[in-house]
Amino acid sequence: MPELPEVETVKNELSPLVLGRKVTNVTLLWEGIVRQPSATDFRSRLIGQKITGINRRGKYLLFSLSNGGTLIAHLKMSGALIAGRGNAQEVRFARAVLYFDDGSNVVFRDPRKFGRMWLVNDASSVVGKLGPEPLETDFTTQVLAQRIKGRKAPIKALLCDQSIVAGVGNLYADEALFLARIHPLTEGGNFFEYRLKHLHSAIRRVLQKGIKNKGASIENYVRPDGNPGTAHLEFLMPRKAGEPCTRCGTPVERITVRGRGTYFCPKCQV
DNA sequence: ACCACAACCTGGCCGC
DNA sequence: TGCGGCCAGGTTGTGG
Repeated sequence: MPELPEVETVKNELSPLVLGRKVTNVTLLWEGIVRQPSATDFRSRLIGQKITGINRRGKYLLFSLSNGGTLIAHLKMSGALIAGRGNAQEVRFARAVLYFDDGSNVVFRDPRKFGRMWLVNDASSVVGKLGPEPLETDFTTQVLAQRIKGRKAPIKALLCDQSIVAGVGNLYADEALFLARIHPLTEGGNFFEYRLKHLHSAIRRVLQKGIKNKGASIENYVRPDGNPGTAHLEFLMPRKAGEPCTRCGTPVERITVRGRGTYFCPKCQV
């Protein structure tokens, strides 16, 4: 399921293919993928626009358009953007296709229909409430401390809260907590400073490692060229109860935090 | 303000 | 082999 490293990889690998390209046609095979505006307006306003920039904010992809607007895409759990040529509509689970002036296209593939797109004049109407970017230099231990201060929810839930820090999801939250040796149910606002420092650096390290490995390919995530990433092969925390902890060998446990499968080592994480 | 949980979806896995 | 039930999780909306 695409989190920050996966979306960053999509951005990086899509950039050279679509930057400067003009949209010549848009096919919506499932109109529900368009969140805003109407499907009809989405098509008519997007066709003819040139892609002038690609950015990522949290787990959102933002395509700047020549008219000043922004095309925003969120892959949610099972989405992928796949670049190609020719019979794009035959791609299994294709929900939308963007055609470009050089004969190429990008398919929004999404088996579970959770993914969404927006076409807006002001991107902040969609991404405005996101917390800081964890890999930017302004995301400091102090910023993290300030944002979780006084919070009673389990730290795992807070890490997955996009308004506290943008881009961390279920998998990388588990990885970061394991690296920082913090139990996922630890009360969020109840940290000693040195533990917060560990957590802060762990968040950045697991995300950077994820990007280096071009994302984790579990569920349906693939890169724009159709190939998987390799980050899941280097996950420190096995995503199966009873598997040995990669650090101490103790069988890892699975609990549910906020309805999400959460894996941790009962010996390493306290 | 904060917290918790259901709903949205459907392919794939598990057990019978 | 086939079938039914259930699991996966990012975000939104609702209710406490």
